[in-house]
Amino acid sequence: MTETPPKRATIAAVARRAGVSPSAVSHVFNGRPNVSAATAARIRQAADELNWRPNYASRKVSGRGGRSLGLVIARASDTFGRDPFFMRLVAGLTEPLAEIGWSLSLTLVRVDDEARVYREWWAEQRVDAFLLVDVRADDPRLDLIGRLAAPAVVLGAPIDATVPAVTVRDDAAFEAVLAHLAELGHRRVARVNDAPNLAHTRARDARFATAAAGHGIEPSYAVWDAEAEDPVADLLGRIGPVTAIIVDSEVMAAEIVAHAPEIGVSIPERLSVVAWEDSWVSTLVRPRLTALDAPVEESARTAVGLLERLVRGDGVTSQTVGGRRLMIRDSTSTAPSVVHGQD
Amino acid sequence: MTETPPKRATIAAVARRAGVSPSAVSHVFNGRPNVSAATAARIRQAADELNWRPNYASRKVSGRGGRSLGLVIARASDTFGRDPFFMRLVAGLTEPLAEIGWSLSLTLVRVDDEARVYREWWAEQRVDAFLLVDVRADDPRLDLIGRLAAPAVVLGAPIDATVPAVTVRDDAAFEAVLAHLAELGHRRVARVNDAPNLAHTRARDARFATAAAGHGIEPSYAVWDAEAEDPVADLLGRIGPVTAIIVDSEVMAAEIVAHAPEIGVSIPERLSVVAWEDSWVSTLVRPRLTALDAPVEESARTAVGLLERLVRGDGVTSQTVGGRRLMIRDSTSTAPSVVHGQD
DNA sequence: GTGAAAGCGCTAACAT
DNA sequence: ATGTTAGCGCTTTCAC
Repeated sequence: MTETPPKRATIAAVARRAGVSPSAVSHVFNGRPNVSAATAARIRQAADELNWRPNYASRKVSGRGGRSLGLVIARASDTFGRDPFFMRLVAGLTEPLAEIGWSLSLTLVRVDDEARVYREWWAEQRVDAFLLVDVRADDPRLDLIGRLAAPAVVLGAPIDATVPAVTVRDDAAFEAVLAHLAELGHRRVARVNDAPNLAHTRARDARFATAAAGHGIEPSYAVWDAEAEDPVADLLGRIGPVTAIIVDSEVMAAEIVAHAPEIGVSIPERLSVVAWEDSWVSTLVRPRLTALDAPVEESARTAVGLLERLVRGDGVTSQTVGGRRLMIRDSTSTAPSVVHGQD
Repeated sequence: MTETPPKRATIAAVARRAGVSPSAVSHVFNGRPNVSAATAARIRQAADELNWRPNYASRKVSGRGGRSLGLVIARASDTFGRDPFFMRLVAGLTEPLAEIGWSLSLTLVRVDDEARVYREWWAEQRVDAFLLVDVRADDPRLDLIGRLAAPAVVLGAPIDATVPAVTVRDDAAFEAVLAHLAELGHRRVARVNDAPNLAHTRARDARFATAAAGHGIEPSYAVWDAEAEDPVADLLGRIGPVTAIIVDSEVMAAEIVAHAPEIGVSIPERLSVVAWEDSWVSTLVRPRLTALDAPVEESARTAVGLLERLVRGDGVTSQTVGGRRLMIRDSTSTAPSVVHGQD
């Protein structure tokens, strides 16, 4: 299997072949200007012929900071697997990273292993920066990152002083959703989420309350219990006399929409459903989900931009990216008058 | 932002602190036996106090082969994003990799960039092995990998002489599906796939034909055209007088099941649908999909095992992993007698 | 059982 | 514009 001794060319070999010194080769491959065009060309050709590229590891050892982004996801593999968001994220990260010659190191961990992995990856210098997702309230990672002095950016959580963040503008979104629902006659709306400990949850709750007030809507809150025997029935049994719900993920919303009719709640006739994320899943179920699309790709690109400046030592500040778009589909309609008359 | 000069400890610092030489430290961290238990303990403690771990890059430079697996996926980000298989794969890879101290480098590329990325990652020694997925018929990567002499294993494609593969046993699965369908009275069944150029497609077609013959079922074939204005209508218009279809992915199947009734084909009354993959998507649509679950996690673990032996230079042979399980749900039922009487 | 020293492939001063 | 040289942090003979 390993018949050919996999001896890979070295910079010395390339130099020899091009009739120059190793440093000349190095200069060329690091865009330094002190090499004549002619020699540069010879060098590049020699490198091509030998199929040589600067060894990534050696490069790192000799000072030139590496190019690897660490993404450590602390989710059980099933909740990870059910969330199309991560696919969008990985896909969105991939292109801007490739543009700057970085690669992505990805892993899944249990929460109690999280800190260890961050430490190890950083100590071993496997990665040169981190992207933090699923930031929880009082997330210990913020502190950890600070102590490690590792470059990092937070994705999708409220801005924190120590670690720059990329967030999606939410306010207009709530405004749009509640305007839509108010127009349809809804007066009682619940917001349901499945991760009450995530950092953005409180902020969203607050914005929801504000926007609701502006439209004469009475807000309420409910938490999705994935452990329940029948999570949808469980939830529906707890949300009270609302005529619409805003659900924090489109997958949850899809489950609700698919299952609710089977337990006597027709959608959207009895209950309107809005999903706070959008993906191909939204149009897979019937009725198709009215959903808010988030600019995941743009967030990813912005994050990579921040990261790059961060490792270069440039000053960097948190950024927010373009708003969400409300995709009105079939899971929302006029409020049932029965309940409507209740307020 | 970078207030603390991020000077990380070196092996020398650890050695000094433990009152030994650098090589002693190295020995301890490489499990070499020539260090007394007492000194080893002191060394480990010193390392802990300094939060030191052997620098990954330096280690690689000094010969000790690295620990990074490259996964290069040549799909448009939307088809990547819609396929829960990849999430399962990544999740399944993550744990066995962590166990042997490897990390996963993941990227998405356009097909025409594929070869370049493999070459670069290998030449730069960013990765130390590759996992090949979505292997196409006459896939140029097999040849490329051979020329690079890079350790690699193929996932989910027929066994090739040069690169060891992990495949899922399929034969029993077709047998099970066709038995199920035959029992329900189906005599004409179509297999539909969306990637006719994938290496496993032909093999599956063949097995399908064999199994069908064994059950007196007339097999036919159709290709899903994602570019069509209405792919479901398009497909249904082309499949001919079949009463059941076996669809190569559960996402495609889900779309069919969701959309078919809207264009006058009720499922399963008029058409039974079997999905050749399973995931949470299968139970999201109504009717829930009868589907074949594949042991993705087991495949991933097996692949990692092969890889590890491969980089160690051990001999390695292709392996097949446990069969698929047929999850009978609601998208299959008795064949409509109208069409049934046709054969 | 422990340490000295050479070397891995590259980059970066510093000559020339 | 090009070459020389000294590291980078680690592993690994090979002495002690």
